[in-house]
Amino acid sequence: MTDTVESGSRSRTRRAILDAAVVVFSQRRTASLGDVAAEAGVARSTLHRYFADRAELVHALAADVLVAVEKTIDDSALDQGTPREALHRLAAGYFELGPRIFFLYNEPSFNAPEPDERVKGFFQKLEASGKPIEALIERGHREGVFATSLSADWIIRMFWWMVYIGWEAVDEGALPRLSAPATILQTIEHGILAPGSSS
Amino acid sequence: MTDTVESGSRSRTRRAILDAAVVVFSQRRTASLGDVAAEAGVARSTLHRYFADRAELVHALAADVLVAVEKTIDDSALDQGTPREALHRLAAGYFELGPRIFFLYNEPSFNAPEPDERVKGFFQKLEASGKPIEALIERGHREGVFATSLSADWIIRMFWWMVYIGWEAVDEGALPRLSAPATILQTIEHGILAPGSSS
DNA sequence: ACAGAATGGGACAACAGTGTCCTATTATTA
DNA sequence: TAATAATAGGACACTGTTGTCCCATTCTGT
Repeated sequence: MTDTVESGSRSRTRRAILDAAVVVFSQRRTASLGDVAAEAGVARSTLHRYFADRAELVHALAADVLVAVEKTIDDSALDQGTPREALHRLAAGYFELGPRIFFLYNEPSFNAPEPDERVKGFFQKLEASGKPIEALIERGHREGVFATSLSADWIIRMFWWMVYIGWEAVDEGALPRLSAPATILQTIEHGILAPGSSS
Repeated sequence: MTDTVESGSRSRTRRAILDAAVVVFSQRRTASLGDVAAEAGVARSTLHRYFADRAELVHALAADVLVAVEKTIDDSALDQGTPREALHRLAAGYFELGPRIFFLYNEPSFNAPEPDERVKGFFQKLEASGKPIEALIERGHREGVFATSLSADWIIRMFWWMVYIGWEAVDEGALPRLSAPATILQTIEHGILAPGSSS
């Protein structure tokens, strides 16, 4: 990070491009850089002035995601309160990030069979940042709150996806935004069976 | 369907291409037709002899999916037994279809903002074929088996995704294939909380 | 008002993917 | 074996995207 202080307009333009990229890419993963520039209200040449090539833009987006996720995890204070309370905070935080996170699921270079070096590094950092979540699940396991028949890996995996599904449903208008968190958490915690239903 | 009986080799080549397409597209959604042809062990020109353009190939894949899904739903006899039993049969059937279904989630033209006419038609048919599932959920609601706080739409949505997530986990080696169905169904039905855990 | 920074708007070559077409070979079937 | 079907392999033009470059214009801070 040798960059000194950026001019106001430069950092604003940079942000506009990044935000536009999230919007465009989460709608259509194969969108061209021209589409991104148009969404940002910027000439394509300007975009290239900030991000030399497509990979660099995507990397910048990923880096953004990483800090957002880390902040969310940190703000969730997963080691405090009951595991369920902690999980609720985490879900709310993730949900609020919305497309900022979920565009990753749609970015081709992140699902490639043999990923780029930087992509690999990103996933390593992402996984590392998820340590507190693992700890939370294990705590829940020890305290008998989470089903021990479900591995921590599986629980984390399904948790991520459920938040994603909820967000997608809201995005499609199939689920009211305000009821989404409750729906998501009920599903994650209790599944779809009615409370009194004989197991 | 004016085609008379296809020669043996023709129908075999056709199948090889379709199967290869599923493999290749589910790995890398943006794969080229050349990749598909290579995977099928066929010249690209031959592929074009069977499917004039990319859209036609994708459409053929989708049609394949449709009959497979319809057959699975039909074989599941969703109106028989308890709702939970029916749901278990359905999950097993879906899971067995594996990538045959899930490649759809990765096909760009199926997630486009304003879909093609044929794609729209496909989704309509797919939704129509899902009527028995809706009926099943509603039956479960009436009988007090499924939580009425969760809409049928949401339950169906999350059900699909959960099967997908389970399949993906197996594909990545994160979940043993044999324990996948049980894990999926436990998660769908009861969520992640331990049975005795105070609600 | 002035100098430097930032941008718009294009031109350009390079490239990958697509769809079409043709010819030489190989399989298949009668 | 002869006739027909099917394929391989390549050439080809066309398209959309990409990354680079350049110049004129606009914006910004002093």
